[in-house]
Amino acid sequence: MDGESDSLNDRKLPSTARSLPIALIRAREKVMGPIREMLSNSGLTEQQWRILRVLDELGPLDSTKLSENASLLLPSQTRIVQTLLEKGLVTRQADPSDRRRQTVAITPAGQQIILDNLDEAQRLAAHIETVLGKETVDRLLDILEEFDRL
Amino acid sequence: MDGESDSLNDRKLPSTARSLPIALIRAREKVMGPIREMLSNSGLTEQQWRILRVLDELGPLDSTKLSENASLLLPSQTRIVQTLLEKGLVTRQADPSDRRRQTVAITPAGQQIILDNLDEAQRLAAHIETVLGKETVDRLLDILEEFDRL
DNA sequence: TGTTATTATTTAATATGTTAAATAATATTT
DNA sequence: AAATATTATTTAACATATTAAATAATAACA
Repeated sequence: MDGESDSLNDRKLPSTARSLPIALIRAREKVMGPIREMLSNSGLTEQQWRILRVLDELGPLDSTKLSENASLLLPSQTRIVQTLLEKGLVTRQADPSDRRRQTVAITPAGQQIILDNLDEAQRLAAHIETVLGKETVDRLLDILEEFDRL
Repeated sequence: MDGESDSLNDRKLPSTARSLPIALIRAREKVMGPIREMLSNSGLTEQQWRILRVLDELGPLDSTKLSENASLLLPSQTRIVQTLLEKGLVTRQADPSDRRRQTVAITPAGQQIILDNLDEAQRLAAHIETVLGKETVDRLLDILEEFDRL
């Protein structure tokens, strides 16, 4: 009857199909699916893999810098590092000059796991560039970097 | 001595700084931070908000379609819908024509919460477009949609 | 130097993510 | 129609995410 019957919907948010948070999550799922499958063969989770990769690339790091580079929150990282310690893939020791700091390093066994998955990981990255095009992927990474300005 | 001393690193993956999964996670964090802050005032998590938004936009849905649109896995969604039920923000009932299916719908109280956060959510979305530029955000959403082809 | 403030990390509590197994209803097959 | 297979959802178990509080070491300061 009156024009107010669905007034709750008059002012709308962007449709969920064009929602940035949801779109980012969906894309991430698409990328992670095959990576998780690969890692399950090594008994690793995605986050464990991320920690190993960062330590292999940057060398030993204290917990804070590790968490920044692996995009993990410290409470999560604490547990994940603990399981990596039990698996013998990383070491952890207090920094002698500031014993609050914990220095985490990858072990040779950890490096070996990276080696074991290197080919497949490269293949997966290449597949994405094949389907989407290298320019598109580069442009995407450039745009995502700009989010630091928010 | 020999050229093989660091041969473990000869074949490299893309640097973690240009890693698609990590870049997607970081961008998502940047977007979600202020949204989480907004939602905490309503006592909602990001996922609860997503379910309410999808139901408000698309109307009552069975669990599978809801999970597709909210990008949630069914086991997570089951729990989240349960808490939304307890809060009185959604209803759930078996589909009469196929009692395996559960139809979930938003309640007026749920719609009210969307209304309560509408202005702020729009403001946050606008802020992102101001900083990054509307064209950039649109291009990003276009690229992210292409991940469905993977 | 003893007290207080700050910093780095961990612990705790609750919510969600992920995979596999269980459940329950419908569809298929013989 | 009874047995079997398939489908939709939930339950279970473990891992991670998030926020707040606790811990422990260092820094700052009266």
